[in-house]
Amino acid sequence: MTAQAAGVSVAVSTVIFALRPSPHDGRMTVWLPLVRRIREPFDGRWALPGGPLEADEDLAASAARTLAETTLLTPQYLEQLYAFGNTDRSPGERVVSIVYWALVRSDEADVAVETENVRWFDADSVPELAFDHNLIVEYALWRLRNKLEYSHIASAFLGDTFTLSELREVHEAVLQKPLDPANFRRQIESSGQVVPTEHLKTGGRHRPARLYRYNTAEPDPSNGPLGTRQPSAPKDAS
Amino acid sequence: MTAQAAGVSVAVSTVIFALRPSPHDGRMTVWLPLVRRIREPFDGRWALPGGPLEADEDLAASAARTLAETTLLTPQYLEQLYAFGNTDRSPGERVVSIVYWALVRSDEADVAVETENVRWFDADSVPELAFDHNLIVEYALWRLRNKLEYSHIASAFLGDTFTLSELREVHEAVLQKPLDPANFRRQIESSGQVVPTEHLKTGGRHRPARLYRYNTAEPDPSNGPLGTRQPSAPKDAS
DNA sequence: TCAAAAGTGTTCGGGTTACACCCATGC
DNA sequence: GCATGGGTGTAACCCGAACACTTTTGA
Repeated sequence: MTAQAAGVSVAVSTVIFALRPSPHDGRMTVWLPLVRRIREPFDGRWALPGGPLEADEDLAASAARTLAETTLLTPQYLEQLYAFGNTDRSPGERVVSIVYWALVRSDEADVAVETENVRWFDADSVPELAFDHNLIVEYALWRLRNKLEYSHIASAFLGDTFTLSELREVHEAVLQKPLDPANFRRQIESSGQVVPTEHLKTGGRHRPARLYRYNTAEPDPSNGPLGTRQPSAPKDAS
Repeated sequence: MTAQAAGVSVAVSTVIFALRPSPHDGRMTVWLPLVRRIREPFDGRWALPGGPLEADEDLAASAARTLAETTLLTPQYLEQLYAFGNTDRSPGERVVSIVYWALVRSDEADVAVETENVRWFDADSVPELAFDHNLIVEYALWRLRNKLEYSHIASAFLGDTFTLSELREVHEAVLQKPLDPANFRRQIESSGQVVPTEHLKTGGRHRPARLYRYNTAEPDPSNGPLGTRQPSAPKDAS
């Protein structure tokens, strides 16, 4: 912990989203894990997982590392959210936080153990957090809901294959409103974002549903020239 | 500048956009000012204006300051673009660059003097730049063109009042395609982004055009909970 | 046979696009 | 008058919302 006298230190934090059933009505809602701070400032407060940026690791790699260290999760999707660097955001020190946001599959989120210092919170009712983390969570949630409507990120909450009902359930959980199954089907199918597989999902007390797969041939243009940075994929910045 | 041994240093750079007539056909196109580096690494190469982040200034303030110091410009619009922090982006040192993008009025861009070390370039044909700045410019240009279609930023290129033809000219210059005057008028008017004034603009050899004003009552929702950060009042940088 | 979800068809209305047409000014 | 851009009208088209309807399974 070599404090850089009179300098600016850099930290990387991540807002991790997963879908979990609400304890009340059982409907799927957006949740995120927070960690309890164990030192000043804001000792005892809940905060986003993160830590100082190591000199020899990329930003996204730092996000993936600190995220895994505290929550044992490996995200399906990881993207930079924003850099927060106001002078007054951390009492007594100057910290610029590069914040990422991540999506993890629901089944993996269940594996993530809750401890004394790690707990899942409903994204729409988080307590008062350390630093400016409430604003960060709010912004990340806005980006998630916004980006869901023009991108493919919904499939990051699911496994390799999924039914259109499962995909629709993700959209409904994130957007917090019911969607017409018929129109949703046509929108998704015509977008080319997913492609049907040979298999069906049976077991429900109804007609089996076709399983779809994420279409890797149709790239996500939503990040422009930057593409979508994956956690550990080494890349060149040509 | 004392190098922080084994640490990560933070810099702030800005991609500044203005519309200028092309020297060839006279049509308006997107231009940006670059500064020539006068030390290693990349000595002699063109680069984005910027500099190290001071410990007592906010990120946007740093962007506005370094931008003014090198180009004498004061932007109408300033927004964070992205944080670039790959380990290999600057040879020999670890620099995280918080990059902003800015829009300046065309008439103000004309005031900006060109010197031996400051020059305007057509945004679509910049030379090979220092660091990863080519990627940054490409991304900023993508954001500009993208955001023009769902935001009000076009008026940042113009003065307080403007005709719809002038506003359309901005859109055409940025998007590089002609727009139907009739449909453009209706789209803009129905969006509530601008509001008509009492005044007309005469002088052309045709019917006078009504002057419009940016509608401050209709806030731009395009940045969500963060709002649009304006270059905060110049806190004395000594 | 029935319930429930999968999947298809069809109508309706708002918004965009293309383009014809009139208006007001300078020369 | 005439050229030029300002400004209005309108029909065609596209796309999403709403919803009726058929299909296929488990029980």
